[in-house]
Amino acid sequence: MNEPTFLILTALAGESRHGYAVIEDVEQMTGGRVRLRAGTLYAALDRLRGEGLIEVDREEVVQSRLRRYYRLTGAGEQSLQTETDRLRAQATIAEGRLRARRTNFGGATA
Amino acid sequence: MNEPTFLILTALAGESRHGYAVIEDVEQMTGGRVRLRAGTLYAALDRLRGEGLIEVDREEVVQSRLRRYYRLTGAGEQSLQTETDRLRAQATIAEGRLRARRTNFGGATA
DNA sequence: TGGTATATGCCGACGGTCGGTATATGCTGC
DNA sequence: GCAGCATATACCGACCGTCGGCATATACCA
Repeated sequence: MNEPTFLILTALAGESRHGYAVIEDVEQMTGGRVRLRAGTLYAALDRLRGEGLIEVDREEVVQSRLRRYYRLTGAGEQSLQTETDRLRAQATIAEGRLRARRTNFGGATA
Repeated sequence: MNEPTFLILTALAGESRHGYAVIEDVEQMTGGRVRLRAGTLYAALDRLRGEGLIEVDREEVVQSRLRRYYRLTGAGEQSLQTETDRLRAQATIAEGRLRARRTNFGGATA
């Protein structure tokens, strides 16, 4: 799973959100680092819907503008959990190796 | 940074490795989940070398076969550390939201 | 002799993201 | 009044990284 996809799923894990709200939540979540492109978002939303990881929660019209809210499905929740575990496991391995490196070579500026 | 790239960098963080050894290390590291394709690996190795994140450590000939060993550069090490921190941060956010979900809806089978 | 493992490398195909554009409305500043 | 920006959805071509297959070559085992 790619980063944008993971972030979209995470955004929807918090609560039902419409597309634009996902963009904003991801931006905030990543400290401004990731601002999803509209093309990326809506393509991913369609794909995720096709995969059954998310579904349409409801539609609202606010100030004459449509808002389509999406929510995580059970499969989506499980998928996000699996992915999260993987991320953590990989981070732990990488961190361990980086730490070992510094122990062996860090102090000596070899 | 995509997953294969991250895993390659992690493999080289442990010690200098030649291409095929990277494939094996990544496979072991991910519990057999990820077996890098040769195409993916060597393309990534070239790209990473171009970006200055890795460099050729040495070349050996073992049983008439060339082995080109790669190692992480300082920039590569830093890049891996940054990426690792990001992974961990994202995992933490996702985990928090998943936990909150279960607290709110998990017990009720709503 | 054929199959697998080691080892590097090229190539076309594909999927997901990027960047731009279209459409439409409301708000703010000049 | 109108330009510019934020909101909001959606399509499109371009691009990049990965996939999957193939080529090359040697060693080992059945």
